[in-house]
Amino acid sequence: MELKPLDALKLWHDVVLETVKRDVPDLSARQMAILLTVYLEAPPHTVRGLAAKLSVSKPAITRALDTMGQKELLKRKRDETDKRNVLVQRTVAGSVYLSELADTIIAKAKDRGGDAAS
Amino acid sequence: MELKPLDALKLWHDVVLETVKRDVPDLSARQMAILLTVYLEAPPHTVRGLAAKLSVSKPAITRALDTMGQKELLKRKRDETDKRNVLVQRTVAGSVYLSELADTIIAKAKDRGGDAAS
DNA sequence: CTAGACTGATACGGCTCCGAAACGGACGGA
DNA sequence: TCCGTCCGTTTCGGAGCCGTATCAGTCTAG
Repeated sequence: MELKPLDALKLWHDVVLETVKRDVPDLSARQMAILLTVYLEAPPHTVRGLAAKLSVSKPAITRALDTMGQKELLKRKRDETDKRNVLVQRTVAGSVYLSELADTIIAKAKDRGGDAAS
Repeated sequence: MELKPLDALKLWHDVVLETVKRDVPDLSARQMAILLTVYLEAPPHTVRGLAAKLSVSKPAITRALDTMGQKELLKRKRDETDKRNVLVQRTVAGSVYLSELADTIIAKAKDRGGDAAS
């Protein structure tokens, strides 16, 4: 995947601008990082594990799960083998959300590839 | 520029995770959008123009300029031909910041291009 | 010169998120 | 069984950002 600095920034610019304008997402960078990690990396995902991976405190993860849980982008599930753990799991809404994000990225990347008409 | 949905999300994941972990940036999505717009689009950039482009209120832009001005990522300059306007201009620190961001994106994209493990 | 339009900046009240510390429940060795 | 350890959650006080409404400075037509 070839990518020059200017193209990389333009791509980032287009996608960020799109998400800011739509205002729909409401997701902070941390929340986005959590969502992407849960959907792209291999389970299981625990609060402690996510906190370590993102280098943030545990309460930050708990609160993010609360927020994103309300939006049904993720869901919690008790680990039955060790009831101290909480496993973070995927949802349909979360898949849809990320699918749309992927579409946006691809669309902007395609513009980039053809010609950079601002 | 070819890009499949999973690759797009993995790239996004890698870069977002990197910026969250470094914790250095402190830039919200809006601030990032402003920074990228100023550096990638043709001047002049005014508060009002940026507010319209991002679909946010003027005070939001003013505050973002305060914050990013302290970090010297951007600077303000009075428009001498019309002293009501404030022109947003680039700085060395801002160029460095975005240059590093571009490097991160490119590096992650290169990993992606080779082989998507997991 | 003056009244109105226009600029960016500020005051205000509200909302979200933050990390450290304390908490209750669950595990596991002694 | 009992106690130390680990887990996720909650509490607490604080910091950052938000939009509406308002402000002070600048321009411009009459």
